[in-house]
Amino acid sequence: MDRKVAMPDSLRRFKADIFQALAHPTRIAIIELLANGELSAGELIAKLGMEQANVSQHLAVLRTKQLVVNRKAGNQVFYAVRDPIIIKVLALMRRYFQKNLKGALELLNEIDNMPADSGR
Amino acid sequence: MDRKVAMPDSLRRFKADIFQALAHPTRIAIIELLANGELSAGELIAKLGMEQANVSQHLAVLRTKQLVVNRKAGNQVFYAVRDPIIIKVLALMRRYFQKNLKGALELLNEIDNMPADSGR
DNA sequence: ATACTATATTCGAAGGATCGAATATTCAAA
DNA sequence: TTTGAATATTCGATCCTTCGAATATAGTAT
Repeated sequence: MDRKVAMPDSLRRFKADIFQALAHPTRIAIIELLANGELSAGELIAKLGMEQANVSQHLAVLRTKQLVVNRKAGNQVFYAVRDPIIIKVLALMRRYFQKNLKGALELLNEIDNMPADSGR
Repeated sequence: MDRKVAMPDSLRRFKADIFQALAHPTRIAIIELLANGELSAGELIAKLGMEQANVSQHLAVLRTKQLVVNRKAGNQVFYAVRDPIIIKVLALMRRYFQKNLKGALELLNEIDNMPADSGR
């Protein structure tokens, strides 16, 4: 009785770390952009339409957590998703979103516009 | 050229939010404990061996992001995972961990013991 | 009503994440 | 070897998260 949970904490910390790496809209966008093959940092920056430094920082996070690998080619650095399982995870999340679309949208609105009552 | 990424940002924010909810070892432990069916908050607290308030706070996060549902029964509150897809996501993560065990352990060690220079 | 058990919420401190600005590095081309 | 392009890193401000302690709420039993 009171048998503690089985998996060692280090493993859970590992998983949490991966989720943490995915827990930002920009980093999700990066992974999704890389789902069809590698892209250079510059291409990512262009497609995301964000600050160079900021994208580079997010790439650093993904690199550190080893979700992406990079390959230097002359002036440029090409990024790719390291393991397709991560893409499968995102695909599952897409299904989750579709299934729970209704509640999800409500959730988004609550989070987004926090004014008491605007339109509608 | 320079065609921005397709998915609206709100969807990516939604996904990021879910990952954020999973981005903590305790919350992963909770979901894994709930994988086989509902448990009361008290049972979760006992199995986790953590502060009552802390577990309750983590449950609040999971509730807010709608990853779990709860059912009141007299004195107690029973929690359950709302959509089995989330359990599948964790299962995929388990596979990911097994596949990348080697690098994962190194990563854990690096993060854990950050001594300036022991071996080498 | 009072007391007890189960759970949730609030608070404040400490640490972690994110951003743009500025700067550094690296490679290639002139 | 200077210049320029592509990418990375550092810095500091601001915000978000997490924790335990304390407190609140809700249900049950006396």
